[in-house]
Formats: sequence, structure tokens, C-alpha cells
Amino acid sequence: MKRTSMEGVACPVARSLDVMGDWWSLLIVRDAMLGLRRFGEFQKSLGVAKNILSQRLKHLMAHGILEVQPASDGSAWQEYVLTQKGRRLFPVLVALREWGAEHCFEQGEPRTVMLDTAQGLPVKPLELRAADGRLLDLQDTRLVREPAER
Amino acid sequence: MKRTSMEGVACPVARSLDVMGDWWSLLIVRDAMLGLRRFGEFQKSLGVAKNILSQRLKHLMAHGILEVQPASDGSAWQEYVLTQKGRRLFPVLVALREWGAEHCFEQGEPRTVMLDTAQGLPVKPLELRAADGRLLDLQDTRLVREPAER
DNA sequence: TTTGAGTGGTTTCATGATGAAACCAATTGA
DNA sequence: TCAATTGGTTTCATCATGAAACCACTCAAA
Repeated sequence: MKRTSMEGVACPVARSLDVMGDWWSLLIVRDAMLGLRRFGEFQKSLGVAKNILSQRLKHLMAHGILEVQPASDGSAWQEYVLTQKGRRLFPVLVALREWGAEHCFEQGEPRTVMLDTAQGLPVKPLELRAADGRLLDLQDTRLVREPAER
Repeated sequence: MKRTSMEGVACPVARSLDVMGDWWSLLIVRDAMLGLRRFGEFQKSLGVAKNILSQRLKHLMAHGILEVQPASDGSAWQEYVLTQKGRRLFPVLVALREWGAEHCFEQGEPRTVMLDTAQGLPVKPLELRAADGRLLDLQDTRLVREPAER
């Protein structure tokens, strides 16, 4: 009777959720993408209990999503920064952002919007495209096991 | 001391995770996208305890992500199917799939791959683009509060 | 160089969420 | 009509979470 794990599973979605599927991890990554680096910054931003934050930071480091660095301001403290693997979660957060913005707010309720810095315009919604560029929807796709099952 | 909620928060990511951020919900949605509809199908596929599955299905229905329909095979049972809001989670799952496939498998470990049905080729990785079509990365974007803060 | 505030945690403990199993009612097939 | 299947609910032990207390280290100022 332990918390279920998806370690051996062939579905990449399940594997991802096995690592990132808890309540706080993705929010920590979001804040890290916004530039937060210090324990206290995360704690203040998220309002999470300090013991839980400590656990999660260790978890994210154990999975190679965050790493510690000496503080950028020359002090003796350390900072938590995203690895390449962590930064690659960007599309996941963008997709969650889009869905939340569209389906989890009342009309007129204030929310944050992602802008392209260069132009100052909202970014385009994410699109799934085929190898040849055709726009794809759920029903245009299927899954196969790789390498092919015998 | 209750489980924290992000209801009043302006960040759409937090709102999304407030609804979908628990361990099972996204996996249920994934299975629903694969065509599963019946309680027993979800239970068998996920290996989740029946009481938990029952809770999660109710949760997803309460949030308008799933709805119940009379069974498509003419029997008296009911089926759980995705709403429009639920189907819109497709990009989220695609993004999680991509990240998991790239970062959570050993070389050569079998995994599932998403194909474009029409051509039978793997789909293109998700890309974030600006309004004018430029490819964007994390550092090319910023967030603003909408409507604008005074 | 002491001192007091701030930072970054760990420990403790009460409570809530999870998971396994037993139980049960309705439906279906034989 | 009877047994098996389906779709749950209930119960209870255990795990995870959250709040608060506690502690060590760092830093800035006196």
C-alpha cells in the first residue's frame, strides 16, 4: 500500500507524471522559470510549508530538474536553478497556461498573459502539426509502441 | 490546515493545476482520449483503487471535464466521455508526452510514440511561436497581468 | 566583535488523503 | 432463475501534508 509508481510503464505521459505529477513540483518549476532562485523566494511565492518545499526541491534535484549553484550575488547562500531538462518543461507549462486561461477564469477576471518580448504581443496558441505541417487534432493521431511489438 | 487551493490566483498555470494537478486526473483524461469509457476500463488500465477512481471521476465531472452518457452498446450502464473542455487538454498531454519521452527513458527502452494517422509518421514536436510566426523560447517571453494593473 | 535580524532549513505532531479489501446492489448472460 | 460481471460504497490502516516550533548559519550594523 504505497503511493503508486509508473516507473516501468511505456507511456511517456505516465513517466512524466511520475516525476512531476505532485501538487507543487510544476509550480516550483514555473517560479524558477520566472527567475526565482532562493528557498525563501519560493516559499513566499507559493505559500507552501517549508518542510514540503524542502522535500520537493530535493525531489526535483534528484531527478535532474533543478541544481544548486553558489549565489549569484556573492553571498554564501546557494541558489536553485533549472537544468536543461528543467527548462524543457516550458511547453508543458505553456499548455497548462493556455488551458487554464481558457477554461478556469470567469469573464473579466484578472489573469496573467504571456507576451512575446520582442513585439509585446500575446504568443500564438500551441499547435500540434504533422511532419508535413498539417494541423493535427486528437482524432488525427494514434499511438504505437516503439520499438515495434512483435 | 487543509490542502492548499489556488482558486483566487491570477496565474492560469496554478488554476489548471488546482483542477488537474493530482496524481490520477491527467491519467484518466489520457485514457479517455485513448477511447476508454467505462469505470472498469479505467480501473483496469490504471490499477487505481476503486474508491479513488470514483472520487476522481466525480471530481472531473464536477469541473466539466468528463460527462456521463448512456452506454454506446445499448446496455443499461453509463459511460464517461470527455467534454469539449476535456478534449482541450490534448496539448497538455502532448507536451507531457514529449518531455517524458525525451527525459524519462533509458536508451532503447520501449515506449509509445504518437503518429499522425494520415501519414503514419511521428508528429512534430510542439513549438511556441509569436504572433508573426517567430519560434520562441522561455527567455523570449514575459508575463503581464491582464487587464493591465494600474 | 558582539549582537540581533534574516536565511535556510529540520523536527514534531495533528490531520487529511490514499489504498486495499470487504461489502453490496443492479445488470447481464446462461 | 441463478451465477457472474459491473459499478460502485464503506471501512480501516497507513502514508503524505501542513502548521508551528526549533535550530544553525550568515550578514549587517553598532
